[in-house]
Amino acid sequence: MAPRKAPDAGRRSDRSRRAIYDAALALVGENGYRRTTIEGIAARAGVGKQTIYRWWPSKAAVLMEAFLDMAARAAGQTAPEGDEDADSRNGGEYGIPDTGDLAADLKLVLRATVDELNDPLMEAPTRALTAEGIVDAALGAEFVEKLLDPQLALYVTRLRAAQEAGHLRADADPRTALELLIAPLTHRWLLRTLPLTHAYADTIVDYALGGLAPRP
Amino acid sequence: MAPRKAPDAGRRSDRSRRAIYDAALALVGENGYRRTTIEGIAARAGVGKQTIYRWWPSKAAVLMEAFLDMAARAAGQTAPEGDEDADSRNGGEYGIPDTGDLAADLKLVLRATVDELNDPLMEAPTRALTAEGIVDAALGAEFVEKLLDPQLALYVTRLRAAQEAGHLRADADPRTALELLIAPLTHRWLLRTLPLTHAYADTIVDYALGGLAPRP
Amino acid sequence: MAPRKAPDAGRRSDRSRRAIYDAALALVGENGYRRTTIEGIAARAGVGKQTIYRWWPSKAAVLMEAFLDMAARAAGQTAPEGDEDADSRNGGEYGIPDTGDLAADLKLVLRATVDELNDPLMEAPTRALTAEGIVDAALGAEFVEKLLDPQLALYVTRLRAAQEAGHLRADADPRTALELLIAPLTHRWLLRTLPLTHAYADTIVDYALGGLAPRP
Amino acid sequence: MAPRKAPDAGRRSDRSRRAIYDAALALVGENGYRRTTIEGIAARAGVGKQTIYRWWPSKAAVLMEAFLDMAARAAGQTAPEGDEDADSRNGGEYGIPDTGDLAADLKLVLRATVDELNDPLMEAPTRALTAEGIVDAALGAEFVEKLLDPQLALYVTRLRAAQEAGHLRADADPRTALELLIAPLTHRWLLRTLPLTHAYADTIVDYALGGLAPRP
DNA sequence: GCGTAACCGAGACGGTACGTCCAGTCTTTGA
DNA sequence: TCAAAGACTGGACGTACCGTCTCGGTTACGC
Repeated sequence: MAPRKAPDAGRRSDRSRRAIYDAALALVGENGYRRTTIEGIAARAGVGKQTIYRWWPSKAAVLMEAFLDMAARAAGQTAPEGDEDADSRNGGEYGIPDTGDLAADLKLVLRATVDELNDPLMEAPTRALTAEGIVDAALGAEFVEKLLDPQLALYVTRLRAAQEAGHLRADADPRTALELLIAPLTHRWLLRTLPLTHAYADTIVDYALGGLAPRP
Repeated sequence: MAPRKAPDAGRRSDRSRRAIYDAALALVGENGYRRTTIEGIAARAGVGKQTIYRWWPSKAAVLMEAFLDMAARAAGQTAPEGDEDADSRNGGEYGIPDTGDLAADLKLVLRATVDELNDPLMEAPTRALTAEGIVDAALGAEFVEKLLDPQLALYVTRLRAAQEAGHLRADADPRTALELLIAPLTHRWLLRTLPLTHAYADTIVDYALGGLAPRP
Repeated sequence: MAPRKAPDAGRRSDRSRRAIYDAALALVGENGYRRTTIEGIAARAGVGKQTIYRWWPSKAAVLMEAFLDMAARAAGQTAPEGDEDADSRNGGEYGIPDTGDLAADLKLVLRATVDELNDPLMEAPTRALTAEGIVDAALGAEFVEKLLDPQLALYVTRLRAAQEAGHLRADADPRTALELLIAPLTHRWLLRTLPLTHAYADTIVDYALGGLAPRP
Repeated sequence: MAPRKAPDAGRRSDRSRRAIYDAALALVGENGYRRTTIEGIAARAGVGKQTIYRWWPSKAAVLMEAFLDMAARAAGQTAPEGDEDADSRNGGEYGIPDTGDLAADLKLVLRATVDELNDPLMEAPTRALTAEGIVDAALGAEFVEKLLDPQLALYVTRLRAAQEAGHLRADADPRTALELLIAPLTHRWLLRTLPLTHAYADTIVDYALGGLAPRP
């Protein structure tokens, strides 16, 4: 193996990294992912192309990190101070509320997800990243591990709590249950089959929980 | 506008069209969609580049048609003769069986879907097409209209029959119900979160129908 | 061997070739050879880079052809009509006059050579080409074959005539004699040791012919 | 102007300088001048790039010094001890012998020059340096001043001695005479028109001296 | 003998040009 | 009279070096 000696991360320029994130997100938002080029990102960031190639293996990887950074920052802004580490670890979510009413709590969260997916600012980069991950297994794995799984874990936690409280069948698999809730929203959003609304989110919760309620 | 005279479809060479389909599918299968080029398809098909540009607006459009053609052929092979038109209109499916046992019928069909998604031969082009449609709205619309919707319509038909037979809540929306069944499979397959198995398909049917059964 | 199929010269665009010659000569004249880039030539010529790479193996080769073309055109302009082929074959020279006075004839021609070498318009590309040929043997061979040898052949012809006329020692080798005349001029010009003047040319002729005159 | 303080030559690392010379000569010999890079020299010499940029203005300047150093060392090896300064000042030559037979003495020296030019070890760097000097006037001047002129001066000395001894026409200009001897060899070597042999050197001496002999 | 100022190896940085690949258009040519 | 073949402009790719800068570390001079 010729392991093409890794660059010294200690000397990395933070200024450049930030500028690259900003440029990447801006360009993808403006022109779409396909028309965004590494040369374009470098130019917009005022950075040499090599500085991108030194630290990222692909355009998709740049966007992924930029995206994660954006999420972490967004979280950091609203988070209580001194708790930044926790935020960045779980993708910027703070957990699903537990008011005792599982359906209401899920509707709240899923409606927020609907709004997020419909936010035109997030749409372009999120679609780009997802599509890239569908085709590129390695990138997809990273996407799932760093972005998706942390969010899904919150549902598992909430659903387990519901099971313990007797609001959910004890023999239901939380992971599968979660997919029953999330997948339909993702499906509509990704494939643009039908509009993605709050009402749809509510219906999904109702239908899904119907089959998961404890036996009478 | 200079209305650049449309090509005369009557004179189109069938031989070339077929060769282009074959080359496109073969190359996407071998090298992936990203590394497949129009020049490469033309060369492999023994066709001038212009012959591709004359009839299709993009690489994705070529692949889409090649894909539809493949589906139509696959259907034509097993279909009763003299019924090819009907097949190609519904994506090659012949409808969901109705044995009176809704859960069993759905499991049968969804298990077949799982097998199809796990078929390595279909995987590359299907993923490519889906990913492209996620990013390119026009292509996505075509994908949904020509490939997805015809298949989903079969579920709607079956579910409506179930409602009439009293096996499904009368106030349930079949379209939403269908998404509850299909979306989780699609989710696992597209995002590669967890393995996609027959057992998973069965569980989804059980959980989903649980909430859609008629009230006792 | 993978002989990277040669392009079809019959379809070559004359317009592009000419534009490339012009751009190459202009840029070398303006910025020098080192600062002239293939990208720059392509941009100035309004031509894709690939059109250069398709037809020439290197920047030096482009310049060489541009140079030969310039010489051929310059010759064609002053030459009697209907004789263009002959001109381009001997580098644009029409032969060394033969007035019967060898020394006078040589001085005439060498003074003209001095003027040509001192012409600032020719200087940059000629130096560039020569320097490149010194380092790149293949290019040097082409330079010698296409530009230098045809000119030197004229001297050989004139010197042989002088031998036949008894104005030059019969046992003198014309090729060596020619080098005795030409090399000192080239030496001064290439290495810029001392100024290159008409007087110097005259002196060289006198000194050189002194040793080559027929024995009394 | 910001007079960017000159580096302190007193602290200069001799070890690095030597390593850079060695690396430069080795790389030019192995890969040719064009493919030799400053980064490559630095890497091979185990030296930071800045150490090169601190002390030399260009790749050509490095090679020039390396070349001069090599000449000085080569001279130092065979020179009588305690006389190193004199050697390095005249390019490593010890003067042209004066046996009283001018032609013989010149043939001896020119044959040695032929051998040196044909020495494959010297060839690459010498050609590179010469070619560079042809295009870059400043470097060319340095080349002439430091390498060429000291050697040519030896010829002038010997030729003047010949004049005083009555072996050469009194009105002949030694500088021009020298060029008549040297230039043809240089010409063949630089332009690779014809092979450069001892016989050729002899012929040149004969032809040139023929015209410079004292009038009978 | 002790800062401190310079050199040093190392290598990241903003850039420029390289030579290649392919997109999409236009032109020629042979069947 | 097509369509194959393929040359064309254009532009991004990923690489190689350029010349500058900054980082620790290591001399070696001057106080």
